[in-house]
Amino acid sequence: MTTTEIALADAKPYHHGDLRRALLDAAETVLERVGPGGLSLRAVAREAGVSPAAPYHHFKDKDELMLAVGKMGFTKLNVALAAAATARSDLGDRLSDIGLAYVEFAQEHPATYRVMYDCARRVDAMPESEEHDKSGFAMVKDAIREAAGGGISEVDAHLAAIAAWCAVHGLAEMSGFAEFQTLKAELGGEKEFLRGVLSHIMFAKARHH
Amino acid sequence: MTTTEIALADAKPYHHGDLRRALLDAAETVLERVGPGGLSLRAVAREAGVSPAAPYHHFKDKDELMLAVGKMGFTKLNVALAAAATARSDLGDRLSDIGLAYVEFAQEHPATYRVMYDCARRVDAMPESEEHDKSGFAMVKDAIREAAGGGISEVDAHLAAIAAWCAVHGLAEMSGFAEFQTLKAELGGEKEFLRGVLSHIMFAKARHH
DNA sequence: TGTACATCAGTGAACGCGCGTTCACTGATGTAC
DNA sequence: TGTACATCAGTGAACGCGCGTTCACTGATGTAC
Repeated sequence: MTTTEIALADAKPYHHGDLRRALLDAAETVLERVGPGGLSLRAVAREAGVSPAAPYHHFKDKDELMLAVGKMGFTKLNVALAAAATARSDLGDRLSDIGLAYVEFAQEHPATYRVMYDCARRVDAMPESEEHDKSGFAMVKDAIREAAGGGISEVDAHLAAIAAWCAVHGLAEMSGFAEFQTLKAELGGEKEFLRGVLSHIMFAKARHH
Repeated sequence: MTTTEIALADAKPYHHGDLRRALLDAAETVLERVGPGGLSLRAVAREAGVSPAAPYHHFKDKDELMLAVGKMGFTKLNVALAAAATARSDLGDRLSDIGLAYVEFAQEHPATYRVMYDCARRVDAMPESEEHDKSGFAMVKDAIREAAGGGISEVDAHLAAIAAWCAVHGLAEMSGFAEFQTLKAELGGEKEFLRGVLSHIMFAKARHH
């Protein structure tokens, strides 16, 4: 048995291996359990099975951990969006799929989603966020330009993309509201409801040329 | 000098008079100072110039205070929307004005706005919120139906109103993002930017019949 | 291949803090007679 | 109009708690020779 094998067999080696990653995962778990705002560094360490001082070897302070959680969230979101964007070739379908994937991501990780936007609000502290953000945002903007077939100004394409982004963000945050329950039942389910609202969001114009 | 006059003249009478109201006002002040999530009952009492135990004569616990703050916020928002809705008679203008008033309210009270939606998310705890909500929401829905001139189904009108609501909510939360700074400058100001995005939100279709 | 040692990544005890809430209290108010 | 007293709306001290962060420490790792 090599020391590595011992380390793997042992329930708790002294050194963790990849605590930084483990802490981020733990943070997401705790976050979804206690909600945004309820997250504490100590709870994250506890969840990761580590002493309360351990995280300080990987993050300057709690704030830096939160920022990292937000950044990781945006990365994951972008992966999900990119996957949705390549599934169907029709332009309208593509936009609708992106919107749906966006909302579903937010529904599956509601607390993380809130933290992501709390981070995004303090942009100066999230230098790389633009990079991730843009790939999703630019996707929509390009599609809008494509749909308009050159008949739209740069500013208007930008504004339309922002409007669409805002609408999808709003839907992501409000889709759980109890007021929509009866309408959802009427339409036959959550997904049908989401597609229905998405079809009224501006970029849906692209679908009907 | 009557006792009332003495009470008014005295810097700090033993009884406050309308502490409940004062606590709600104080909560809003503190909220905007420390951000949502940072608000404590003790800070509210401090702001109101009262002992930490005093609020318990008016609210069961911190949660009940927060709920009351959220409810008050929705009431104020609705007053602002109603005012905006009566300023101009043209349908498109009216919808645009409502949207602008909504966003400006959120910009002026960002922390309160977050708390409002945190409350709204737990509808069961906010029985009357619907009442307030609807008046604003119904305003938009009616206008959409009016704009379509009967050529829209009840479900579609509902979905379109939800889409518009989501978009305005999203704009309210994201309008402060640094990414939009250059576009704002390009368009000549904050208000022009907001009107620009609003013009791409679905209900703007109503404007161009 | 073996050993000395610097560096790294953990531990766990301790700190001071502000929090929500409770408690016995007290001063002011208003009502019954 | 005056007085006794129940009720109301405050006080301030105290509680136990979990938090973020620091500290001196120690066990494990990896590198130079």
